[in-house]
Amino acid sequence: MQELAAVGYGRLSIEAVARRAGVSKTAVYRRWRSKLELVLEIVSAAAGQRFPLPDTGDLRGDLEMLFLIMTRALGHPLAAQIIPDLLAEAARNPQIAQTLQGALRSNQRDIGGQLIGRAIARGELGPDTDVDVAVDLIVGPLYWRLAVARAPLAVEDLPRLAAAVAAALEVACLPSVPDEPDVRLSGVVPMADSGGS
Amino acid sequence: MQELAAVGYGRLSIEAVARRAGVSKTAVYRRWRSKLELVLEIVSAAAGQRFPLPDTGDLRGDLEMLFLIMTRALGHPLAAQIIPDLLAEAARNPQIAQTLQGALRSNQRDIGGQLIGRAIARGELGPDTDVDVAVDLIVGPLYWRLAVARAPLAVEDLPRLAAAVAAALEVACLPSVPDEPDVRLSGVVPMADSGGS
DNA sequence: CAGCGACGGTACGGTTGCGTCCCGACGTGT
DNA sequence: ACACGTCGGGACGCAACCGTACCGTCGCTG
Repeated sequence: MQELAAVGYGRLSIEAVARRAGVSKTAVYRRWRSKLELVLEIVSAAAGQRFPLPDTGDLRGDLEMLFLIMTRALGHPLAAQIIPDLLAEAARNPQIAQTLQGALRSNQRDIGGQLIGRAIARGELGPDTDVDVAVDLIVGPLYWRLAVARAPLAVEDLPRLAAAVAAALEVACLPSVPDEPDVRLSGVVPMADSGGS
Repeated sequence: MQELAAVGYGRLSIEAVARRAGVSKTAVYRRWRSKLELVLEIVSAAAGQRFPLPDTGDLRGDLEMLFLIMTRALGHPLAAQIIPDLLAEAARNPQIAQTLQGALRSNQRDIGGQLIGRAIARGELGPDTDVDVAVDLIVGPLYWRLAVARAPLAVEDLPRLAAAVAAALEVACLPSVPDEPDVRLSGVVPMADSGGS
């Protein structure tokens, strides 16, 4: 994993892995037939761990807890380096895409489903919330911040972020957004209101 | 750019570029001294274009417009392939990081600053909004959706997303979020106000 | 037309990585 | 002690790529 983080999947070579591990290529080839298999295995092993998300009692608390976990996970330099790399590679390599799908995203959908399911049961969200959109709103900002922009995020900012995302989720699960006809390209709108329900 | 999208930065070779372009390596080496210079130049050329974001009159409209532009940009298969790749590579290569910083992120901060500045001027957001957090909330979900999860996003979903993000921004710019004891976000749908103060 | 400078292409040595072959080391059973 | 199977390591042939040296071509200019 260190080698993968250091040079990326594209430049990863069996020789370098063996070198870094202090063994010879043969030892590596005896266990994995190709670098794809090797990477798929360590990714599955590392990212496939499912963990339960504790129920804190309300949506904001759950979000804050999830953000804390994500911050810790993406705070690891190895993860912050490897995950975006593999996600980019997944667009090229269906095998990697499938493995990541099975390891990361289904896990996220799982947790997102739990989180949203609880919120719906509590009445915090509408019953017909789109899980996909909800996952986008939940993991998008934090992923962008930590993995893409690579800016640090203080733990004391998490409550604010959780509150903001909770508000977004509440709005996103409303049945429809009625106003805004097709005048968005025509310039100034007299700004009737910002919150017509 | 096609070669870059096809094999990624790590595996990009001058020979392959020359082959795909139908010229010889020498012709390439005469113009760029290394593959890094080549990539930096095409990235600057492609992503450095600044464009003004039209003022639609309210925050949600501005967001929707921005989302429409981003959807188009990230909808290009080349961009959707190259941008995550380079962002992952930027974590390894300071030169790429710096160029991307100058091209993509400062642009985003610029646009985000415009958008938020207008919203503050309109009274839709509080005056001490953190631009960084706001940018996270704005671009995070859409980037995740289009570039990471690579799921399609229908244009008719943009208004809903814009409304959700606007709600998140309104909450995020509140001065402070007193956590645990109160549950005011739990059941209430906070559509009543459009301005913080 | 001759000379000149810019340009593009081919060919070359050197490096790196791949995948495989063969050999020695080690532990085990007879 | 000896045969045997397993394991790891060094070495090999092969292919891709790097960066450069050399050479032919083209267009301009005197």
